[in-house]
Amino acid sequence: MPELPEVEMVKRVIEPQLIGRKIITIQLNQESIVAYPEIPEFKQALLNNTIANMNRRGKFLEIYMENGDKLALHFRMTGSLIVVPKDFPAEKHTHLIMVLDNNTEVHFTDPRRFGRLWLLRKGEEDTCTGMYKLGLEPFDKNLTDAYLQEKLAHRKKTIKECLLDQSVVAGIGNIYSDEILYVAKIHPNKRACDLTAAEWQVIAKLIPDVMSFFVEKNKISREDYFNGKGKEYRNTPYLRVYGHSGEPCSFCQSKLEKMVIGGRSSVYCPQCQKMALLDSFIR
DNA sequence: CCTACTGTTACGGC
DNA sequence: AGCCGTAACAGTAG
Repeated sequence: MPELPEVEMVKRVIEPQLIGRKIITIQLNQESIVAYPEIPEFKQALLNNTIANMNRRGKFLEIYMENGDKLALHFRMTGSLIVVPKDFPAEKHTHLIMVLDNNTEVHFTDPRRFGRLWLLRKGEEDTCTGMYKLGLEPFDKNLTDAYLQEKLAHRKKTIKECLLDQSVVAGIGNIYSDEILYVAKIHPNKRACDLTAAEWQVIAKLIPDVMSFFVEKNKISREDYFNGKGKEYRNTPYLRVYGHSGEPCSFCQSKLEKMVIGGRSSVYCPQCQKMALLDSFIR
């Protein structure tokens, strides 16, 4: 359930189902998903605790308890979170079940088991989740071309890798970095230090534009979310490059190409997202 | 059978 | 120190 729009979708569907609910049973089937603290303390802190509200930060979800404790989650590649009726048959790879006080249960499911949970006690400093090193939210007013240039304009790393850097902007992953660069008409393999001022401006504008577009497209009802087992993506019909390698570009009909950048597959239009001649010569 | 995969971290080498 | 590339995590889908 990976990037910001999907995590935001989960938050919006689940939060109203959790607020004010007391956790009356904890069933941890796979202890390795708990990153912090030790298992007994993790369980004990959650048990009989009441959920106050939820928050999304980057690709993390936070569940705040009324006593100030906080459960943090990251879905990594294949995690999902869903509220189901009590004793509803769990999906395969369901690692945590929290039974609530209204005959419902929260299920955390993750086939690949890359997802992680952390429990921070009230006032405890966060040195473990990775949330503390996140950069700005895509919708933050401070996310300007000046901010991006200050953070990135000196770097030789590709712009694609820079957009994936959670310590600069939080929540962009492999799908949406490709979508952003496609609409910006910037080659994903261009070095950050070779971007022009105009290109930084375009990127600063498109990060919030593209991310809010996909948050909108991902809107889903509680019923549809439940029926899709918390894994349905509403936005996929709107992706213009990700998953479309070999298909015609929607701007110019050229064939979209795929290349590996920073170990991640990247789809782009070789016609619309040209590198400056000098850039391609250097690389 | 083989490859690829929405994410992040740890490691060795420079 | 910082940066880079790779492996690791582990299962499923095509």
